Parts: sequence; C-alpha cells; structure tokens
Amino acid sequence: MEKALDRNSYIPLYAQIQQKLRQMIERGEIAPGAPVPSERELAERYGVSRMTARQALRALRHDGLVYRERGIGTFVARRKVDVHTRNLVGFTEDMRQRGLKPSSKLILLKREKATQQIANELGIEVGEGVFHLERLRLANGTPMAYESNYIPADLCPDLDQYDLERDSLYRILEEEHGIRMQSADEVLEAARAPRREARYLSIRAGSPVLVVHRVVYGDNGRAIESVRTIYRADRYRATFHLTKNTL
Amino acid sequence: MEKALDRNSYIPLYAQIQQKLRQMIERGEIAPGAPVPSERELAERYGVSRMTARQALRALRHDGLVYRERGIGTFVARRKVDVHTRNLVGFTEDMRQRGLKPSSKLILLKREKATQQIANELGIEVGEGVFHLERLRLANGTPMAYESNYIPADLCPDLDQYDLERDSLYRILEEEHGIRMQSADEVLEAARAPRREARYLSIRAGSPVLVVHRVVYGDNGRAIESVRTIYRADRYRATFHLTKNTL
DNA sequence: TAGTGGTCTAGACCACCGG
DNA sequence: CGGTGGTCTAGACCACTAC
Repeated sequence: MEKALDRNSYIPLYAQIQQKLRQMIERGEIAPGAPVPSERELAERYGVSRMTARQALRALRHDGLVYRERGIGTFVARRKVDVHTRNLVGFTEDMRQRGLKPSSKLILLKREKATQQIANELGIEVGEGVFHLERLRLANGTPMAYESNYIPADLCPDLDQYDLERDSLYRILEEEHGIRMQSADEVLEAARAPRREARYLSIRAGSPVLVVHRVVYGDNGRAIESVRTIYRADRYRATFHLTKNTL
Repeated sequence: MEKALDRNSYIPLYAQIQQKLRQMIERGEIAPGAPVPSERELAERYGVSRMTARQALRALRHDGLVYRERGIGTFVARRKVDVHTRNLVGFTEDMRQRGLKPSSKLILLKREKATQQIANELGIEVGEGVFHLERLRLANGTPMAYESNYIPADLCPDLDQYDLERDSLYRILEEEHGIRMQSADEVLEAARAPRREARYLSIRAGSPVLVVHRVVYGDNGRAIESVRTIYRADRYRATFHLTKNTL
C-alpha cells in the first residue's frame, strides 16, 4: 500500500502527502469528479494531524487539481481546457511540459549599464552593471520566441562563462548560485512583430505576436531578472490557473 | 489605534487582520521593503494564535503584497510593474481597478443548444440549454473589448430578465443565484481581429488583438461560464502575479 | 445524525539569520 | 543568543450537507 511517510525526510509531511495524491490523480486512479480522501481520513491514514493533511489538500487546490465543497468533500477537478499551469517556469521547462524539445540560439550576451527603465524594473540604480542576454528560442527546432533578458550583474558575475545555448538560465541561477525564484509579475499584450525579431522568428514583420514581460523576484524580494519574450502567435498560447484568494 | 478585531463578525479573524495589513500597505503606511509585523507580534497584538496570524500573512503573500524570508521577517514587496493582480474578476471590476469607467452594449442574448465544443468546455451534454451573451465592452465610453459568453441555462434560467447592459453578470450570478466563482482556467493568445469584431471595436480588420479564453468554475467544481474576450491590443494588457506553490 | 471542510487555539520543535 | 518563518500536534467549535 506504500502509505508510509518518511518522517526523517527533508520533505515536509504535507508535501509528501500532496505528492502521493498528485500522482494518484495524474495517473487517473481517482477519476475527475470523484472524491479524494477527506482531511480526517488522510490524517488517520498517514498518522498526521488534520492540519497537516489539510495543508496538502490546500496546495492541490491552489494548483487546480481539486476543488472543495464545504459539508461534502474534496473532489478531483474536471478541467476543460488544456492547462500547463505555468507555475513560474522558464522557457525550457515550459516547452518540456508541452511535450516539445527546447533549444536556443544565442544572439547576444553583453555586460551593460542599466538604463533608467531597466534599473527601475530591477530595483537597482541607473548605471549599475547588468547582463543583457538575447536568445532565439526554438521548439522542436523551429522558432517559437525571441527573448531578451536583463539580470543584475552582481547576482551572477560569471554569467558569461556559461553556455547559454545549452544551459537553462534558471538552472544556473538556482543550482550554481543558490538564487531561487519565488514569485513574478507578468504583463501580456498583443502586438505587431518588429522587423528585427520577425526575421529571427521567420514571420512577416507586422504579424501578430504575443509579448510577455516578466519580472521575477527571488525569495529575498529582490528582482532577479526582467525579461521580454516575443512569441509567435501561431505557435504559442499562454495558460494560467486563477484561484480566489481564500487560501 | 483601532487594533481590535470583531470576534462576532462573520468575517474570519485572519481575513480581518489581512484586511488591516492590506490597507496599511496600500496607503503606504509601511514602505516597500519595510518589515510587516511578525507572526508572533500580530498574534499578540490582536489576541489570536500564531497560526491565525500566519494565515493572514500567507494570503498577503499569495497576492504578492509581501514576501517572506525565513529567519528574517516579512516585508512589503517592491513591485516593479503595474499590477492589477487580476484575481478572477470580471470586466466590470477589472476596469474599476484600472481607474476606468466600465459600460456595455448588449449585442446578443439568446438561449441556444450547446454545440459539441461549448458542451465540452462547460462539462454538459450536447444540446443542453445555454445562454449565449455577446457584449461590446467599453471603458470611459470607448470600445475596449468584445466579449462572448456561454452560460449553462439551468444555472440561471431567468438570465434574460436582467439588464445586462447595466448589470454585472458576475453580480447577478453571485448575489441573485448564490453562484460563487472559485477558480478559472485562462488561455491567452495574440491574433488578428476578425472583421465583425473589428467593426465593433473601431479598429481595422486584421489589427492585432489579445484573445482571452476563460472557463470559470464555481465552488461546486461545475463550470459556470466559458467566455472569449477580444481586447484591443492598443488599450489592454493582461497582468498576472505568479507564486511558487510553496504556500 | 454523521461526515465534511473552515476556522481557531496554545502550545511545540526546527532551520535559519542577525548581532 | 533571541527573533524569524516553516512545520506539526491534538484537540475544539462552527456551518453546512446528506441521509
């Protein structure tokens, strides 16, 4: 039954329960609309307090996998649209979740001084060092997006030492520099493709594109990067799951 | 000092604390980057347990108003981009949050039988009754978006009795029929404006538009509506706040 | 009435950080 | 060292739902 939790693990108990339930749901062992074990049942089954079981269910609800009805129970959500949940991942992971093979072509990697606008977005002073990174992003070998990043240079002074065609920026920041993303603000708009980016994307200048501007914050509240991504409108749609903030 | 909570209110204690803190932050009484009272301090100040104070801070973090650092404290977030948090609100409330005056022009309100696609999106059977609602949405009197809704008819059989030019659909569903939204899936893409909608929006056919498809779920997990909104790209940008799901 | 989720208590230990 | 947030306990009462 593999019901036991590892109480010595560095993974919190609620996260272990969450993980088990997530697997059961994603494998289809619990059908959409069918009930998930109640808080009290989970608590008894795994030998934890009800508050701990509750935390697992709350996280699943936040991800949109279940919905909860007072007085009735917790049920597997019946999703109607394709959802890749878009949980604060980079291009590399985003493409993988969509079943596509990501790759990159490095266009530019240069240390610059922050302009007024970039400084503002990153919460640093004008003139401070930033890395400016531009990459063409491909999915299964064809152009998907054109991405322009600005990263405060002091966060990662050796960024130009890495192979940013093959490596993931987020992986470098997280695994090599211990910088973890915690949240992000995103602004999405439709626009006409500028000539230069259109050429890289193999589309006609003026074609509609989806422009995503994202500022990512680390767990110390500092802005980690400001990135503008221009997606081909015919190849990319952004998906989100929204919840009422009664957490 | 107005520190007291109303323990007889139907508003939970954590929500009352959350509300007070939110006000203080939005009024600028606590500067960006400055610390918010700690969990233990809030607990003592308001005479609640630490778990209750914690729940208030967790909700504020989910909304992106604060960030938390283990071993240090909780701080007011330094936001870099304009954020209207887009917390599962309708057009009416969205515009108000942006400081614009919303209005509507009713184009169509008709009871129809669900097509395969609509039935699929709403999780009902093909041929079941749905209301089809189309409205031109204005902000400060100028066209902002063209919206096409489908709502299961059994949720609100008298929908055609309301004045949907002046009333908010979400208000009717919530206040008149007790149907509360709980979550939604959204898919955003850029496209060219179709001729018909372009005319309503006063833009040229083929101009770029932002297309938002949203399926809203109620607190019983049922789909409440499926809506496609075509926004003028030059007037509208969608904003989101994303958080790592470590709630 | 029995079961559910929502809220709340009054503690506890831990890892982490600053001085 | 004291303070912070992160986790966890073992209860409790409530509103709500279904039977």
